[in-house]
Amino acid sequence: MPDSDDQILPETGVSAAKTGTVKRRRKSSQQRMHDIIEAAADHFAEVGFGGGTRDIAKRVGVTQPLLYRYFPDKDSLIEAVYRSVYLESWDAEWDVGLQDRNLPVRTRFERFYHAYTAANFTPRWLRMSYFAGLRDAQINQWYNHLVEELILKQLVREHRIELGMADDAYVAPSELEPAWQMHGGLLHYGWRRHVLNLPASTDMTQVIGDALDMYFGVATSIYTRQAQRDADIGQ
Amino acid sequence: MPDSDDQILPETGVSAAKTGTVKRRRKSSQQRMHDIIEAAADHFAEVGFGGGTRDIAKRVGVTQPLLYRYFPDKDSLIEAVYRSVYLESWDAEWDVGLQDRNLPVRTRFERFYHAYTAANFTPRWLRMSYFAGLRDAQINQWYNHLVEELILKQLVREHRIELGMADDAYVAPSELEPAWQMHGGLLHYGWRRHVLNLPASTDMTQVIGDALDMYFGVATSIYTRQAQRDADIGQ
DNA sequence: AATTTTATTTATCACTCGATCACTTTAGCA
DNA sequence: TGCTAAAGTGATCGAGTGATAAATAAAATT
Repeated sequence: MPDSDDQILPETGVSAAKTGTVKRRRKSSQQRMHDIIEAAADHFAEVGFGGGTRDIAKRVGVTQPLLYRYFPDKDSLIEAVYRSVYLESWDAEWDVGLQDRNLPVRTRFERFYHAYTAANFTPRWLRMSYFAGLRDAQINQWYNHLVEELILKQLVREHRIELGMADDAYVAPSELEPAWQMHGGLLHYGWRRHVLNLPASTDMTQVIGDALDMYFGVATSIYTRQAQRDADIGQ
Repeated sequence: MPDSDDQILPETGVSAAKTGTVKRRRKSSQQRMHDIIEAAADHFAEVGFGGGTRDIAKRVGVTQPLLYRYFPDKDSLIEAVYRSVYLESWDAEWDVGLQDRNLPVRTRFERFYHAYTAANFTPRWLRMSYFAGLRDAQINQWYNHLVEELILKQLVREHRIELGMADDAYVAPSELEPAWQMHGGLLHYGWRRHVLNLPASTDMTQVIGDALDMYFGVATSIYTRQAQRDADIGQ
């Protein structure tokens, strides 16, 4: 028996209930595909990847078998959701800003983290990320690699340059770890705020400011410590 | 049809396959209960709370309906798992160590975090925590409150005292946030290491040391900043 | 206007899930 | 030893799952 009480509402055109006959509007394949991925992302972010395909279809306003015209199976849909969410999560302009040596490193990264958290610290993105990490470490490993390359190593390199140290592309793990400590601390703020729904007791400007203060407070000695180690080995 | 190919092996006593008849050893209600919770914790930590009761029963070596003699439904089992995991995760002795003013605050918290991470930074505990937070924010909110009261506020209070500042029991949100930043950074290390399975590039001693350095580097100015705000309001 | 194409639905299948009940087997006690 | 309470099993139910195939309806093409 079809869901009788809970009528599916296809996005009817303006001339919908004129005659009582429900006119079904079709969407282009591209548009529908996009809608499905979007609905799936929302749903998976809420309940995890165990969420049902029927619920997703209901969000879109179509029947469940239609999903299988766009994706061969559920795993493919999940993969498409991954791709969509992660592609949207990185703004190419951020790269530029991080390398703008007209501004102090501190200012650059303060601005960057404002933009980064404003864009990504949402229940949807955060929950999805954690669900994804728990379900399949690989996808999240890949994203962590991206963070490491695009943000954290940049931070170390640009900061070293600003301090007048030798411009070395290589960033040692022991130098990366404090950067991760800062980044991870911010992420955990997102977890508390948007996953655990704890109230915001401090505004984002101060949270980011403190996190950067904590990093820059130790960074210099970290670099020199590592440089000393390198020198010891070199000798 | 009962699982024919995949025979369930009840933990047979020593006199097991003597006659060919499988002798089933019984366990005390308490012991069995404990085994079930343990198996459930392992299983839920691996696949999430959507994990099947049949898989849990298989881990224990019993049939699935037996679980329902010990728990009225799956939610009750999950609750028991919560309780078990979280009770095991806090060692009462840690409280004592944190308040031992014979040692510098820095030393106390360094030792504490070594013990804390050694006990809790396991795939099981970490995965369970994140699964729990995503499934039901409440339980994790409660645990976060515990962390805040038992660890982070202690850190601020004891540090302020060591610095010779006024002994005030109240810890402002803006003072707590940097402590969370440190704690969250460590937690995210656990996430990367034991959930994402990224290799350990740095040893725990240095990770904890750096995290504490980062905190203590800014802590003093945070306290005075807050004290100044309080004074401004008081006037 | 007729025809082809394709987005969409209806109906359904095989399977897994949590949960229940009647039955069997073991352990402890009289 | 025999009886009883309780531990444990086997069979099964109803609801939900991902997935498939055939039928239908709207758009595109001719």
